[in-house]
Amino acid sequence: MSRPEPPPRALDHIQSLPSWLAGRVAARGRDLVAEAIAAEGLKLPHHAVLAAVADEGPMAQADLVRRLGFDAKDVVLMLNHLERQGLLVREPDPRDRRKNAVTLTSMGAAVLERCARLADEANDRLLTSLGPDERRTLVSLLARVAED
Amino acid sequence: MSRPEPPPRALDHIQSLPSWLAGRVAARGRDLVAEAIAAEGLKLPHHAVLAAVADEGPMAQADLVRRLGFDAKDVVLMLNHLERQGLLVREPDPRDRRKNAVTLTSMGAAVLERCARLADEANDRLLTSLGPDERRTLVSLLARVAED
DNA sequence: GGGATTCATTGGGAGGTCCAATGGTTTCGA
DNA sequence: TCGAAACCATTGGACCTCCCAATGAATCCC
Repeated sequence: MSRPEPPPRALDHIQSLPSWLAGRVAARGRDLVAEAIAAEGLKLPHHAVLAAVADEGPMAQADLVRRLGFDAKDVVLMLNHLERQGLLVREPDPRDRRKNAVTLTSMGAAVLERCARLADEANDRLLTSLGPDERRTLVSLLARVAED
Repeated sequence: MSRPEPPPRALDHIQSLPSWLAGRVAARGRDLVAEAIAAEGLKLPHHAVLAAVADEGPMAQADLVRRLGFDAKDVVLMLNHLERQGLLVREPDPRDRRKNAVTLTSMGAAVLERCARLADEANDRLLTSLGPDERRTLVSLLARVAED
């Protein structure tokens, strides 16, 4: 007779939930991208800050806070770092002396471009086990779940 | 004439990467499940510990560490918490006095069952915008990416 | 003109993840 | 058989991320 073998199932069940799987994929993707752009001296949120500044020209730090949803304190620290690296500059805004006008330098633009490529390559590595159609499907489904 | 409007594209590009989208979905799923099982006084890793103990009977803490990939220190703290709540017990293993035999209590089994249901419901809320087929597709794709 | 709001900055706290060291115990080979 | 090596649970602490509160300067709006 076979034993009942009731079920080692509770943990398997948790680990097959969408929330758990998404967490695993996100952690792996995070690590891959972080490792890739570390070659340019950036961490993930720094990359996002650089991209936002590149897109929306000279902008105040409060605009960055709103656009990215980051904490104001952390934005200050990241800008300190990025400014020390020469990737952007903070200048007083003559129209509103409370604000700093944050602008990308040409060096910042170059680093951003290289980081974009590195991040793409890291995502390719993340999805190696999926074909092109499957990748598009995954991105589409994730986007719909994420946008709620 | 239309302006050139070169591109506010760098940030959009980052935020449409699979790694970014998975991060958003994972964060939302994490919050939903965490909020759900908080009703039972558990956090996410505590839930996993409870499930592992339920599955693999009386087990040593080192086995939990290996099975879950958690840090030994954190397992100690979680077990302290779970034992204080009466959800499991630590007893000396007579076969190896270095080990603690960790066993679920009936109260722990009951809490685990309720948490499993709560976690399922939270995942349903996470995926409200997807149909049944799409949910299966998403889980399948995530599982393949996660298992590498 | 003056109160409320916004801005950048600073300080600090909560939670999660990880590594190192300790004392007690077992294992296994010389 | 006995001693070195490995394993066990526990403790302490470092680091990072995310979040909130308070400050002083500047602006807005009534």
